[in-house]
Formats: sequence, structure tokens, C-alpha cells
Amino acid sequence: VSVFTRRVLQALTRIPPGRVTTYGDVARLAGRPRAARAVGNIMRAADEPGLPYHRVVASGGRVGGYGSSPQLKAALLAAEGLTVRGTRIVDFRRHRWTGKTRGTPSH
DNA sequence: AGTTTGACAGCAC
DNA sequence: TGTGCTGCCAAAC
Repeated sequence: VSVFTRRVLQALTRIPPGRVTTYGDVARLAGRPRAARAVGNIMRAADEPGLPYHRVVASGGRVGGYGSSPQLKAALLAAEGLTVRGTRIVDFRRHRWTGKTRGTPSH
């Protein structure tokens, strides 16, 4: 497995509960700012248990995919206190974690 | 080594 | 808002 893949998985471990980040953010954290799509593929094939795959969403607050059950992803997010309306996360900006702040909840 | 495949991003309509 | 198109990149073929 490539270094990039390991960095992606490592980035996942940093996402605080109740917060979300985007595929693009993860790509950036892993050192490949334009590899958002590749991140999705890596996560699709990832088998590491215990990683918060559901906290990685698409740009602009869209929920994005989750294998065969995107609704499970929405349910998991809801279970962490986020509100999902249709394909979007309500107040996405407030819950977004970019990796720059070490994860302390904002206001 | 060239092609295809997506859990994507960003912009033009 | 939503849809379509292009650029992108790691992996599997």
C-alpha cells in the first residue's frame, strides 16, 4: 500500500467525533490537494476497522457516498449530533473540521 | 504500459 | 438549487 494511502487513513484518525471533513480536505492533509477522487476510492476499498469513514463528506456539505448505503452514513452522522437534510448537512460550515485546528469545536 | 473506474472538486449554465 | 462537464489521482484491469 502506498504512502499516500497510509496518510489518508492516518488523517481519518484525527477527525474529531461530531465533526466532518471533506474528501478534498483529506487529500490535502495527506499531501495531494487534488486527489479528492482518489481518496474516495481508497476509502471504498479500505478495510481498516474503527476508522470514521462516515465523517468524510463531499464538498459544500453534501453527504456523498458510502458504499451501498449512503443513508447509513447519514444515520451515523445524525448519531453524532449532526443534522442531515436530504443530501446535505445542515450548518456544514460549523461542523467542518479542516485539520488546521486540531479539532477543538468552534463556538 | 495504456485504459477504465469511481464514497470527488469546481465551475459554467 | 440542480445538472453536466472537465480535471484529477490511486488502483484495478
